[in-house]
Amino acid sequence: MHVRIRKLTSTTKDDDLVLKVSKTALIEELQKMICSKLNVEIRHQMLYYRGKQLISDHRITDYDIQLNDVIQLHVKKEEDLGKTTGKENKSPNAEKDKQSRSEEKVEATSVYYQHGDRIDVIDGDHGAWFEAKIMNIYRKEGVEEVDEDSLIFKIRMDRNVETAPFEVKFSEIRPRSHYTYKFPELKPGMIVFANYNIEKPSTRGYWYDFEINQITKKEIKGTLLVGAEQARLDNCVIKFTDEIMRIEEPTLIEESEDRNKDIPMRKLPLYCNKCKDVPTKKCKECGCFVCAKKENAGTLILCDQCDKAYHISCLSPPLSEIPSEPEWYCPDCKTDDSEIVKAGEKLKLSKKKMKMVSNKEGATTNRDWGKGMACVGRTSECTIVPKHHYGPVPGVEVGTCWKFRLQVSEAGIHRPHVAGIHGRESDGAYSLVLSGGYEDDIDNGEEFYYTGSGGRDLSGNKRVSGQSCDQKLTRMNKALALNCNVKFNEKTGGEAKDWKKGKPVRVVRNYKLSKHSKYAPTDGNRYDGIYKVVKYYPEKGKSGFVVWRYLLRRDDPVPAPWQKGGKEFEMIYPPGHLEAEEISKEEESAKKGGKRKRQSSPNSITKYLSTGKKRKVEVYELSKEVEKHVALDSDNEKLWLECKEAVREGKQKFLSKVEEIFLCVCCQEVVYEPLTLPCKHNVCKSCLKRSFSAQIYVCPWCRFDLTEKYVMRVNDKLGKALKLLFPGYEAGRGTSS
DNA sequence: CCATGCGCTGAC
DNA sequence: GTCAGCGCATGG
Repeated sequence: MHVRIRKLTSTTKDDDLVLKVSKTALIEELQKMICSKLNVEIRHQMLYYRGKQLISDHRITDYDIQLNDVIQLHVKKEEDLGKTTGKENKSPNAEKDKQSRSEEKVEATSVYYQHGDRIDVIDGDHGAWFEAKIMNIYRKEGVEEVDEDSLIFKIRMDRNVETAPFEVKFSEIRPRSHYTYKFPELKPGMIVFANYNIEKPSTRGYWYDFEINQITKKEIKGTLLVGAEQARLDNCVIKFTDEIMRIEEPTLIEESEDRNKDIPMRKLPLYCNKCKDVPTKKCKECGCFVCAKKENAGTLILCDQCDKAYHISCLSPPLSEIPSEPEWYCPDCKTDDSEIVKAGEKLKLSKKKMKMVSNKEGATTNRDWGKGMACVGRTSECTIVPKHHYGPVPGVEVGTCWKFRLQVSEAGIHRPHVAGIHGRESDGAYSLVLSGGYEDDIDNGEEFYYTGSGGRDLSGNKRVSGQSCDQKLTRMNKALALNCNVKFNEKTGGEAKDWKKGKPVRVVRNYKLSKHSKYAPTDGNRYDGIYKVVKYYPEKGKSGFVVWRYLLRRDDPVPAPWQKGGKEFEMIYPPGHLEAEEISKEEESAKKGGKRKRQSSPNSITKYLSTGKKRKVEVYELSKEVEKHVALDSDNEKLWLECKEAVREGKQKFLSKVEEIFLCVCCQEVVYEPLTLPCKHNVCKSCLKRSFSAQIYVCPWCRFDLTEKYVMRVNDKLGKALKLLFPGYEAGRGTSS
């Protein structure tokens, strides 16, 4: 499988480093690869996946990292090395290191700061500044020349008083901002201190440095400067323009007076949405889970598993003091200590993972199976139709081709990973795959004889094998039999009176069938449409054992790929697969000494097309009419470009992309009678009208001001395009005008 | 919970 | 070219 390494400062997937790795590989191996590819030393690498820092002696699979997932790479600067923030992994050794280091510290003085100073400190996790107070100032013993950079400042956070004081450097703190600019004072080019929410720009967030680029009436646009490295996030719109503050530079103690005057705390996102942070209100969400009160915050302890708070006195039995261990778990979570993941530890192994052969003693192979597509899990699931759906899947056309069975499963056409038949013995079969795995199969395209499953010895953890005993008409075999329009008979089988009245089966042909059939695709798996069971019966197969055989006949209005007018679409690969292949091919040829030039355009898909195809390969294309409206919709040019990237992944993927991109933030459906606002966001006309009548005149996405001379004009081009793409688009959505 | 299985790919 | 043998999804 492959994963994507993305630098913290990068925002686009085009800059990702795609690495082919084994699921079972150690993070250390990943770090080595990153080192050789990006020239970042391992000790400078900080890897994060879903907020968890990856630790070198754990494995990819321990973190549940999946195919094509993004791992964030943060490159530590040389001077930051050796610094412990207290939030990193706490190995026993690290703890010891810390102690020994603290023994070497002696008190010191700074010319800029003194004990009790109110300051702002930058937090590595958020890249934002928070209020704090200086507790102590130290220097390392033996350091004679004391310059400010070598000082260690012990500080305590103002908000989370429970957080233990920790140590920072001179460059990570600055005097507390206390001056709020008046709007006319703000000018483009200024660097100021502003509130912004990176994830939801329309709501309140944390405090960052901000470079103003553009000021219009009531709107300030510019670049957010995130973290100590001041990573630039362009085109941010500040919503809270009347709270913009001045950044304070350190001043000499002797030159400043009144340095610790009272400064009100800056506004932050609501900690609790339930009680809106009202301190007097009882709330079990943010107060004590037992008494719901918020008083005596110093005796509230948080469960490290569920994050609920408890007064130590409200626990039963009550605790007399705050527990000394770093982790504490509430009565609800404390059921099994062994199952709890401590900070920095790898994820707990699920019971399923515990059963993995490779986790047991005496694994029989040394082979690294984790690289292949056979063992990766699904990264998405089809929700267009239910799991037990009969008949076609909307959006998946006859002739759609996928490289791997995994993708066929994701598309909802045939869900099992390996099994040939999908069904339930109490219901019927939904789909099957012809893969040439059973010797008794005969394929004539329009009709084929299929063999049931079972009768094989699968010991030794096999998935396939030769026939070694008689098949029974149970499980999937029974399910497929139930599709036949005749009374079920488990002894002799039966033939449909009216075969077309049987339950429909989706049929997929796999390239391996091509050894025996001319109707098979040359590569991958192809959806061939709906078939029905004409008859089923037991028979002695070529192996000499009894197998159940099924005759299926095609009953689909869409012509089959081999018929006149039939189509076979271009092969769909898992996202990032070709990119990863390209890279591993390069590596191989590099190993052999060959000088293969890097082809840096993963979009030129043509080179991957298998040559010598018997049939013409179709590519899913937008209809002329859709193209026309899309081209006319110049206001959404960028968005459509993004949608079009999904076209080569087939109609289904394209439509879900369009759905995602043109979703209305208010009603959570595809925008109807869409308005494209000056800020380029799209909403339904009726949704915006509703907010106007509530006297809210802003874009619901970004709070862009719409009070001045904004006229509601429906974007017809977008509307037409969406109407053509989604047949049921207008159903149940009456016109609002 | 357990049993089943028309994949997939490196090793031979 | 053949084949061992893995995790995963699914149903029972």
